[in-house]
Parts: sequence; structure tokens; C-alpha cells
Amino acid sequence: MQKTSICPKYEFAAELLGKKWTGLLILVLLQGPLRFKDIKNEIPDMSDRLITERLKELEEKGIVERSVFPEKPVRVQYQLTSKGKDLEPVINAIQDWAEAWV
Amino acid sequence: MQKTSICPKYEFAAELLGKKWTGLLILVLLQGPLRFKDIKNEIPDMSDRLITERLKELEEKGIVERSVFPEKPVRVQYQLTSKGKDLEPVINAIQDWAEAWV
DNA sequence: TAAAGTTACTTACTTTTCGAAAGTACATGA
DNA sequence: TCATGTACTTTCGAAAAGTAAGTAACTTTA
Repeated sequence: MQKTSICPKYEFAAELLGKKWTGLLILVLLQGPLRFKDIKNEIPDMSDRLITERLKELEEKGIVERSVFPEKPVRVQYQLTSKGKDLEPVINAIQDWAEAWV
Repeated sequence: MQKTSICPKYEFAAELLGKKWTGLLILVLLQGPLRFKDIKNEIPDMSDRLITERLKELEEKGIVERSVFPEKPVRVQYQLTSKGKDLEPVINAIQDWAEAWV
């Protein structure tokens, strides 16, 4: 009676999207590069702490890229990598489902 | 400077899939109706407590249907509703992404 | 027939994660 | 100089998840 185990790749992805706010964060980043304050404006209910935390996780996973522009006051910008942009069909599928059923 | 707010329908869906184990649970239920113990076998790392909890939540949201068959030993079966089955494109999109990038 | 196993949960307790709020460092503007 | 803006960090109580054991109803095995 051995235990079956699920596709580990899917498991990785499900764990990624299975964290609170990640789906929303990726959705807003699909618009294009955003600054920290822009993300705050787009997702007002998400706390600073969690914005930082999630962005850091997504950066480590190669989904988001953080760029610092040493301007007058420094500007920090977050954008999706190609790995991140490739999540667009997932986000679209979620949106389609939401439109139909929510 | 007013706060923008995101599509609430998408937010609902993102919150749904943004809970741990939900994505995996829906994936295995796409196979067809399963019993509690089958789910345990499919997702061995998910605890009984969380299986019950998630199934209950999904039932409340109309995504999963629970049926009790009063057989010799009673049999309890969980299956996706059409609302639940319609999540298949989402799950497929996640799988495609995982195949390509994980 | 008594002990052990199965199924579908529940309960109790610990650890981890989250949320809310405040604080920090640096910069510009009034 | 005092307030404001940006990008975080720190602290701490609350909620969620992990772990383990327990339960009730029934069945199989010895």
C-alpha cells in the first residue's frame, strides 16, 4: 500500500500561488514595472511587511526582478522576469473563471 | 490621492487559490470523485485536519460536493461541481508553466 | 469473540505566518 | 525646521497551519 505522490513541479507552482497575496501581486506586476508605493496603491490591503516579504520570495525564485535607480531620491522598481511574465496565462485563466463564476 | 482597488472577482479567486493545499486538492479532484482516504493517499503531506477544513471551505463555495452513500460501511465521496470543474483551465495553465519553468 | 484494522473525522497543543502599527533612514519642500 | 514621501524594518498579538492523538461506527482477522 504505497503512497502516490503528485507531480513535484506542479507542487512547486501550487505552493507558490498557494501563498496569500502572490496571485494578486503577479497580476498587478503584469501591468509593467512598478515601484513599492505603486504596489501599495494597487493592493491597499496588503501590508508593507508582506509586500516586502513576497517580493523577496519572488525575486529568489526568479519571478521578479528588483532594480535600483540611483536618481535624486533613489527609485526602486519591481518587474516580472520572463519566467514571471509567463504566468500570464495562469492569471488570465483565473480571471476567466472569476468572471464566469464569482 | 485615492487608492485604486483591484477587480474583486479576481480577488476572490486569488484568495481561494491563495490558500495552502487548495490548488493540489482541486488537481486531484479533477480525476473524478474521491473518498477521504483517496485524497489522503494522493496528498500524503496534507493532514487530516486540513483535508477536512479545505473540503468544507470548497463545499461552502460551491466548488466541491460531498455525497454520503449509506452502504455497508458508509462511504463519503467528494467531487467537483461544474463550478469546480471549470477550474481545469487554471490548473492546466499552472501545469504548463511548471513544466516550462520549474 | 476478542483484538486489530478501516474510514472519516475531531480535539488539543505547538509552531509558523500574518496583520497592524510604529519606527528608521534618507531626501525634498514649505 | 517641520512636515511629507519613499522604501523598508521591527515588534507583537492573533490567526492559520503542523503534529499527534483520540473517537465512533463498522469490518476483518486470529
